[in-house]
Amino acid sequence: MSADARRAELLQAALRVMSREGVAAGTTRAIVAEAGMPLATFHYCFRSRNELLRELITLVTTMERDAAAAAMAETDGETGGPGRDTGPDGDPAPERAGAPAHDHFRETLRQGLRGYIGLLTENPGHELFLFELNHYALRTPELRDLAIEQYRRYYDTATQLLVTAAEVGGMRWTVDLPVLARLVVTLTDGATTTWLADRDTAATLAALDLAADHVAGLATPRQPVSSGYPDGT
Amino acid sequence: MSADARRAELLQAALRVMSREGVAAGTTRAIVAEAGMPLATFHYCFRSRNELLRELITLVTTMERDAAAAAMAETDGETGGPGRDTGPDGDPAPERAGAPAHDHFRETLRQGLRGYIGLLTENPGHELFLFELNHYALRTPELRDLAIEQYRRYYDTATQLLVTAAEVGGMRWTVDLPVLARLVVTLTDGATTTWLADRDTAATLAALDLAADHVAGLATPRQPVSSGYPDGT
DNA sequence: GTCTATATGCAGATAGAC
DNA sequence: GTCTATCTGCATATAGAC
Repeated sequence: MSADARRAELLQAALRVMSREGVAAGTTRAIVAEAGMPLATFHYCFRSRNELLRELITLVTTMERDAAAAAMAETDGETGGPGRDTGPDGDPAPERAGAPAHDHFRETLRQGLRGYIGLLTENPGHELFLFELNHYALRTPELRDLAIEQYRRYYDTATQLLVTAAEVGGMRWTVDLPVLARLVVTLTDGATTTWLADRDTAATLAALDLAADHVAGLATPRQPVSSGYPDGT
Repeated sequence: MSADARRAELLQAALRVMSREGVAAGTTRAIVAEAGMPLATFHYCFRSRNELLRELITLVTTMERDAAAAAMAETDGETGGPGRDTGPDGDPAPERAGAPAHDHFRETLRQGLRGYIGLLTENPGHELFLFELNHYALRTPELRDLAIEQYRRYYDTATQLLVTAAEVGGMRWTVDLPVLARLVVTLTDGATTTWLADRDTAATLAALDLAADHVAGLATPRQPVSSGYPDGT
């Protein structure tokens, strides 16, 4: 087996064991045991444990970005079609019914956030691991740059999701996009830390639905309905 | 020196060293060194390191609650007075000027969140420590109950802050209070994790201001302005 | 009671046999 | 190249001298 292949194996093993038992439990011994390799192999492939952690942060942030891209591609396909976002629960009766386009847009944002919470509840250890990893990196001078980079990618991902959501929904954001992207990351981060503590999915979704309604209100139809073009006025 | 006094000293020492260098660096040796005590003293006062961590979680969550209560008392005193929340920055010209009471209420909420960010920027290690502690507790079966309790107290604190803010501002919340309290905790938690990573205070405040405007819009004057009492109609 | 000295175990990292 | 065996240091916890 090539050295590169074993590096990848060790990274996957580290990801598994640290998601399952925490970053602190991801010792070099635990990682090689998970990968079924002898201990000495570790230091063939990585100069140190921190070097593996550097690669691991890069790996997981890339994975997150790809997952978001995949989710986006899926959302694209649902436009105009029968869709699959007709959940049994939800709040089908909004207190003040706005334009249909706006309602649909709001629902899209809700579903996006709900989709993320679905990932979280499916694999809580993974999201907890991402926080542990980030916080460890923040405390470790030689890893600090990657902790910052990790969040820069989160903002990029949120920005792309927002842009795509607006395009697909025929909307235009009325607030500064970087600020909005940061708000979205703030909301998902906060929803994650709170859910991880009490595992109250219903409460988490209720709070996020409220936030999604707010965010939806920060967009306006790209082609305003009543103050428009030649035919209108 | 009494045993209780030394327990308290050790807890304070643990708080200092773990805020400064992280939970993982808060070994029994580091704690007693910080407190200027011999190592063996530790196990006079605590059965184990995890027992100290149990007490520590209780201590810090109580401190947070007290800090919030103090902040609330301060806000009470500012009502109608000259106040001190006339910052040099801020956004004095809202795009759509609502009722004066509503504008003032919105400003109160903004200032509340800005106050929290002030605490965060003054002592970043402390807030990072709170996350590390919670996540360690989540990974440790014998501490898990306290991780849950920690967030229960956060919700209680947020609820009381919201109730007080509404009372002082003469407003009434139009949404479910537990949901709103959870949203506030979500926002502060998310603002904290993002700020800790990139230390971008301006971006954090911009995102929170946006959120504060939203939350302010979820309250209505307790005594509606135009459908009122004897003198009105 | 108080602290020195130590028991026991596991961490990251390597030396050296094959 | 590959893996066994080991080096070195620090962790929690405790025994036992004073």
